[in-house]
Amino acid sequence: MHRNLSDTVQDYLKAIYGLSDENARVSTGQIANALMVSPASVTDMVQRLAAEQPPLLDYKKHQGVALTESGQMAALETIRHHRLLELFLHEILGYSWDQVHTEADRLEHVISEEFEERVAAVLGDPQRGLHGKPIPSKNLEIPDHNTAYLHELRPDQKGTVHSVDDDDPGFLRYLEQQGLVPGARFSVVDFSPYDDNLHLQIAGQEEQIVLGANITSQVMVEIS
Amino acid sequence: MHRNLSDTVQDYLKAIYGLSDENARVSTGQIANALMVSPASVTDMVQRLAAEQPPLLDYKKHQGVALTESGQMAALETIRHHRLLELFLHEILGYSWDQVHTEADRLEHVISEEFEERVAAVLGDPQRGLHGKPIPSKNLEIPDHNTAYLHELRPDQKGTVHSVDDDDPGFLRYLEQQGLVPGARFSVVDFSPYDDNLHLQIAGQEEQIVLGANITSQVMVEIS
DNA sequence: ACAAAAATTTAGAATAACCTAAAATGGAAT
DNA sequence: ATTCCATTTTAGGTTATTCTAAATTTTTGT
Repeated sequence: MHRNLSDTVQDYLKAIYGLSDENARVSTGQIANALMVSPASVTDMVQRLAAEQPPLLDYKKHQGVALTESGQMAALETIRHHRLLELFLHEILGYSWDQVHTEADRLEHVISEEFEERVAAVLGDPQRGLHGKPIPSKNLEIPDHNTAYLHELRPDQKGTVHSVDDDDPGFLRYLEQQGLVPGARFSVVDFSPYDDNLHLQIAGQEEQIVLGANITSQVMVEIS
Repeated sequence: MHRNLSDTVQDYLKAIYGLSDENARVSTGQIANALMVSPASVTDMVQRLAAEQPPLLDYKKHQGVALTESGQMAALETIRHHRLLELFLHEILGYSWDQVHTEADRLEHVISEEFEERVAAVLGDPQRGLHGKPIPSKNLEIPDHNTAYLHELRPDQKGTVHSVDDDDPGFLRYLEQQGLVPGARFSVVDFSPYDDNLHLQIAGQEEQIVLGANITSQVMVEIS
């Protein structure tokens, strides 16, 4: 079942998982971009991962890759580690929500099952991470969550912030400052075409805020 | 000051530090043994570490190695991580004292300064590890401790257990069962020549215990 | 449909860490 | 003093991961 995958392999699988929105195949270029390595390195690696027994990836030349069942399980295991660790760093060690990602990115590869279980227990077996994303369960199932990107909403729709991407500290500090944190309730007040800005009224806040597409396309919401 | 040393390099430095009892030089064979790698690999590595700028080791062919100032600082940094982590795993996550070593051995290489400082703070800046060994301070100084090996003691001497080696879970469980844990007060009741057994009376325990040299040479005590 | 541009793959090479087998060295024992 | 043995070093090779540069394939724009 779980072979010993190197840190690097785990990073590839995690990146591919994150990139494959809606069961689409992921191109080597996208992966190279996400991992900041050359496209040639990616081609090399994905060929090796597709040749593993059992294969971790499904790969066909010039057509990108998709995770196999095994590959997805491995990715989810790493993601579970990552999200548990982020919560742990915040709750137990007092890290701020923009600091946790970098530390978790290194720790996720080295903690044991024992550590994972003890942390999960200390945190009360959480279903959601610090930034709202679902935490895969011990047997690697992801709780259902029907969400949309904030940028899909239009005036008069209301919703709750579900989750945000965790990897850019500056972006996270900005969101927090704007009050756009998981759980925040809001309604869409206005939409500006051409620049795709959304004007939001966040529950409990005086001022409306205006957000560009770069931001609204990185925030997941539950429509209500 | 602190370059990025690989996990492997950190392990070499830590091993050399542990082996260089009393400022003696350490042979490549001893290192190979401790790290479970071939002697040839060690020669290779120590030559590279001695060639670093500044050098981490002082090495002369066929005469073993000694840590330089830089090398020692790097070793102490890793040891500080290790001992803080062991305590942390026990105190916060409930690991038993024989379980902590293996986990700490992996984590010690990846935690940040931030993590180190937060853990130290949560633990109240401890001076001693779970197994009694001193924890190097933030600026890598080791508190004085004048200790002897238990096997040097003879009948009628009294002492307190100072510290024990942390790397063999079975050994640790045995010591705990015998009541031979850091802080335990005892007096030496008898000494058997030829087999070097020591008979101890541990404060607060009914029965005396008898320990062979394999054990008494791995336990550090303060004589009182 | 076809040339130009973009993306991807192949080829060849580097680095860190390890190995085995062979050669060299140094200390111990006659 | 010389041989022998244990230890150490050198030589040559492997694997994982990365790179650059060149070759190939796909996509796009007319």
